Amino acid sequence: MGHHCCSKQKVKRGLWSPEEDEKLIRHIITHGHTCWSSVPKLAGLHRCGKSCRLRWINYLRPDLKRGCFSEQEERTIIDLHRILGNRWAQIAKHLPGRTDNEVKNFWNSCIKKKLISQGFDPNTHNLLSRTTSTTHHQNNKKKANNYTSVFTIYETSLSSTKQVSMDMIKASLAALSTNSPHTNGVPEYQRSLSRLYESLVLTSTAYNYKNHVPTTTNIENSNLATCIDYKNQSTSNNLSSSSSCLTPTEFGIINENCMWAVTGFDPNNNGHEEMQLVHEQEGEQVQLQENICQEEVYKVNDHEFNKNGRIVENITYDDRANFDFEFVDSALMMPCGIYTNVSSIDQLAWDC
DNA sequence: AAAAAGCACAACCGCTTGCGG
DNA sequence: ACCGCAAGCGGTTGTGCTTTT
Repeated sequence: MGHHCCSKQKVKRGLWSPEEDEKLIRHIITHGHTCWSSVPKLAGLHRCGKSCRLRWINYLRPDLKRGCFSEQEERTIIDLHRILGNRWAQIAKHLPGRTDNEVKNFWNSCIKKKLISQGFDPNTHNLLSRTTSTTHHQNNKKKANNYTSVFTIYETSLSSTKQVSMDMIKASLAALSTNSPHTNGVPEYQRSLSRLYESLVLTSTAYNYKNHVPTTTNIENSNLATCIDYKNQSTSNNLSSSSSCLTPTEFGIINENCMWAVTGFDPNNNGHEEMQLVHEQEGEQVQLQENICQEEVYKVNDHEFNKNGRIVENITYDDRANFDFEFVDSALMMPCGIYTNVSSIDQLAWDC
């Protein structure tokens, strides 16, 4: 059975001969390919247009690199696959001279097996045991906290870096929201978040969903707006603006050692108000975020709580909450659990 | 040496998307 | 709004080479 586009024609299938390649190359170089369906006839080939197009794109194009993938390319593919999934064409766009087919084959024949052999789920990029625990948790059971993600954050006041776990960030936000004093009418936790936000500006890139498409944005230059609706408080609108009155060197609220002292947060106290991040009621982004929320079980300094617990009962995310910690977490963390060098991802130009 | 298994990669298939009529 | 066509895309299959038994 031939393609639908050429079902009435008698076309050759299977591997291309050097003669056929030669004919196609000569034709494309001379005439271009404004319409692939007309190429076979004009080039004197007994192939369908679709087959010609594929042969050209995947094999004959002069700008193809071919040969083995470099270590850097492999790294890039893993990085991108972690973010994009099986969108081979999108991934290939970031690898000059490589085709989607080539990337796909390389993934299926090499990388996939390598990840599996190292104990990682090639689909989720998580440790296989972590996947299991997540699935487990999705069945309303407690998530094992054997693995966490770690951000390296530059603390400007000390001119040094520090490691901050994803769980710490979440826990701190939750803690701050429950006990947040106000300064000049602005909840302190928002200020803290702003400081965290500014710290991340100094070190890397944030990932910004726009129209449900991940967009790489340097926070510094973005109009990143995060809206956290502190229950019974007026809705905050823009972290950028709220942070503008802050000294950018005040970061330090996310500090594992002093967190409880700073926030006064007691995870066993059930008298706190809930943090609620408002969100738009439609779109897959919301669905994604909700899925993420379903996973959350925080464990900090041996204190454990989750969104269904007494402390934090309802965490969702504003669709304007473009600073998506989960996405940053997802984007930055390599299968080995160590954060990748963000610079490679900085280069990405997402196609929206 | 020969058959079987494994592997890489080229090519195909079918679905989706975009666009013009 | 609908239809048909071309192109794009991702999953799957086919083919030929290499390695193993």
